[in-house]
Amino acid sequence: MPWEKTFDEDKAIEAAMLVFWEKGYTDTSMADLLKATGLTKGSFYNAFGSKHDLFVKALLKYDVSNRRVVLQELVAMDSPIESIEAFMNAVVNESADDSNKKGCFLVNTSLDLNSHEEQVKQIITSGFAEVETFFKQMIELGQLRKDIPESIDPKSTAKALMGTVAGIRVLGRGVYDKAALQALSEQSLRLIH
Amino acid sequence: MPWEKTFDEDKAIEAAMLVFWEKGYTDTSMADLLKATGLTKGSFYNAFGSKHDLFVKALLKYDVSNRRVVLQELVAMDSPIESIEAFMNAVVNESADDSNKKGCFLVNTSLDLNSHEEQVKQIITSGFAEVETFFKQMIELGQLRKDIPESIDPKSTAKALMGTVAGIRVLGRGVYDKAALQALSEQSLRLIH
DNA sequence: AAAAGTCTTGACCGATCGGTACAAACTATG
DNA sequence: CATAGTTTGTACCGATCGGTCAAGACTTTT
Repeated sequence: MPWEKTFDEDKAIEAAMLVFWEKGYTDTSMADLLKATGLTKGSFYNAFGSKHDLFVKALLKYDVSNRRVVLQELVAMDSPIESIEAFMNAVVNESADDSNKKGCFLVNTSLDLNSHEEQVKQIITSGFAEVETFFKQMIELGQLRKDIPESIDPKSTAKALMGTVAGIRVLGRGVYDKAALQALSEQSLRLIH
Repeated sequence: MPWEKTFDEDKAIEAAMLVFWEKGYTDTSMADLLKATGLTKGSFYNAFGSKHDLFVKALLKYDVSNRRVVLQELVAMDSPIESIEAFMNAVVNESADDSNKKGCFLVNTSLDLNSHEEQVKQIITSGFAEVETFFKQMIELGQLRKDIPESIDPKSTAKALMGTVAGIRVLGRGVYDKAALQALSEQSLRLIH
């Protein structure tokens, strides 16, 4: 009896994600979202309920389709030290090559946590925690394989790398150029040598 | 013939600074600013012209009275390596001990650069550049005094420390606790040992 | 005390904010 | 082909946004 939607809900979330990512939650207006998704108000609220609900969906989509898939690919590599280096390279390249200077959606939102409720905070913190865990596991694996010195503490070094990633993401949004971000990345990798 | 203002303009800027710092430009409303400064609309616009003009004044005030004075004190210390460590400690403590989790006004704003014009961008970039220069000079001085190994490149290491500071500032806003921030700081200091 | 000039107050402005209501458009089922 | 069930488009909503303006309050000069 019903009537199929004439738009692709997933495409709409994707479009909204890009706007939220670039401009942040507050600076994105309903008009922006309607324009980006191509929807009219009726369809929008019928499908997503509210601006904030869609923001959560967009954040989750980013988390799954960007952060998570990248980590999965890297874990599957053969050398843990190369996994870490590849991750850093990816962050640097993504930061420097994006003409919109969007940075990382999670990092951007983490500076805005007060504007959101518990669900958003949890997406952010668990996303960060998983990156940190990735670093820690790669370091431990590297130590088993004698690629990384035993003298290094996996836990706190993982935190340091995580901090560097956040730093790259922030400074990459307009302050540092690619060479500077690369220097930053290379220096941080000295911590695991 | 005139009539002295009944309020302290500098106190008003200070009050506005705290609100902008905590909530960011867009999320701070005129109502917030009037409440914080105690002014009414007429006085506000008579004194400051616009919300954005006051934001610039607030950002400058932060830059001068927070970042700049801290650096000046640290440069005056006797040991360059201790200066760097003291700076890192200050950042960690400030981040962890602030119950409002405001972070650093410059770092927060740097993620929001698209919302502002050239003047704001320049305050941010030159503020960051001066911190980086501080690190570089301290490293060079430390090398002269044989406190820091010659093998370290002052320029890129300074960038790495700057990146760590940005990372601490971001993760300190709700994601990492004090112990984690300290770990992050300590690890980054391994770069100059 | 009158005049001149600045500051303060509060009413008011159009624009935009996110969100709602509802009728028209439409498709699948009986 | 009727009808039940959804989606869509649009008019509309109160609230809030940043900002203006004119009249009154006040202090200083003459």
